[in-house]
Amino acid sequence: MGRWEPDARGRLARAALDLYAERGYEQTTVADIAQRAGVTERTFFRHFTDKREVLFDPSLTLQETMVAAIAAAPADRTPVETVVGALQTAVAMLEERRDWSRRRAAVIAANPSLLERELLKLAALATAAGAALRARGVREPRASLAAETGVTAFKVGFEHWVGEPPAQDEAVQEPESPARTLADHIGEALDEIRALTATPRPLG
Amino acid sequence: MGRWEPDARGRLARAALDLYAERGYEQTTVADIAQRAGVTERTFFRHFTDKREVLFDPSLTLQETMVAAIAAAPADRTPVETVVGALQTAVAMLEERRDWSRRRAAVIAANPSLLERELLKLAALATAAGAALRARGVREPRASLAAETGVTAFKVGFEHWVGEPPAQDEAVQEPESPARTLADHIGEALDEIRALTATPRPLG
DNA sequence: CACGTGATGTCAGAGGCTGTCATCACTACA
DNA sequence: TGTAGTGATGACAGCCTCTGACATCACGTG
Repeated sequence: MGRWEPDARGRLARAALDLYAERGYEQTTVADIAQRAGVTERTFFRHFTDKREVLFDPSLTLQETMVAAIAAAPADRTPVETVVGALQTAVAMLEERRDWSRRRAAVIAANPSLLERELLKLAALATAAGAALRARGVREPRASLAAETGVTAFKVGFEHWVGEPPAQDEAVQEPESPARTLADHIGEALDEIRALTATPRPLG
Repeated sequence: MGRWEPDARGRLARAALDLYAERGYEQTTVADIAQRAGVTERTFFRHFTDKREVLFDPSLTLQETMVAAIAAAPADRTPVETVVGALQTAVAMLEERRDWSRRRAAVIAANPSLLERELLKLAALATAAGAALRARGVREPRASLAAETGVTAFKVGFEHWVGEPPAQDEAVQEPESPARTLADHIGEALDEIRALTATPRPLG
């Protein structure tokens, strides 16, 4: 399994994020990334289908974890709660990579081209969640809409979590105000959505 | 204003949709489209920023109409109702182009690359709706979430409208079952979302 | 009928991405 | 010990998307 330098894929992903952050996505060529990673341009395209995809490596794992969690969820939950709970579980892998998430989010926000890809990943997540709900007997259009709503909560919660100022020194923080986790933010986003749509219609 | 053959932009857009439908998006080169439209490849890129954008020409108009309708909406409406109502107004331009919408939807559904662009347009629509709500005094995160929810209703409603079997011969249809308009579908989608999130939490 | 204004044509080139074949590191097995 | 197999990588060649720069053409204006 080991060849020349191990983990070419990881080196490429790190080099790409670094370069995108340093000089911008469009100003970075795939040849630049490959060179910094010590491989050929051709090798980059063997590991990642795209110049964009290199930023979205963990997304498939996230999706698979979520689907598994939906399948394993207790049966007495609302579809939306099932999806959100599964996402809160799956998101554990991101909690450990907050700095990476933050840098990545900054790069994506600066490039419509990358934003596009992120939206596609979120849509795929919603599609997968919908399918997983249907496999549990939830019917259309309930399954799809619950999936969309759950993913919206994830999206909003993730944005808040990433946007929150980083804990500079955990020891200096007041110990009785624990940092809000990503899972917390997702739960709060769902509450906001609930409050919003629960608003009674004022006139007609 | 008139030059060589008029409406090069329109010819390009029609040629592109035809070719994408005939032989597929990836199998069509920009040179092919330009040739069928009777112009140069370079001219294509003067009218459209890229090979995908040629399918999304009316999206900006739709967005502007929606924003104007939000600004002009009666003050006694819920944010979500404001957005959905504005979209129902803006969507009039699509009602007249159902065949075009259907063909376009089929092409987009067949190409992740195009789906990506569509998602970006929907995200832009939601962003614009959120800004328009904020201009009316709606605060965050209510504005953004209402915008997202409204656009979701639009998306789902549009999909149903496009997926509905086309009225083969209007005269043969039973006159007392009028075809459901796109606006109808959008309204129904909103109702579905309401019903979904209004579901009481079963356990704790 | 000269001139300005836009839209178009022409050309050159960078960069993304793919197919193809050779090469290399490592493993398994004789 | 060496020999064949396997999988990742390198080395080209080439198509296509997209852009910049400059020339050209149609049309309106004076």
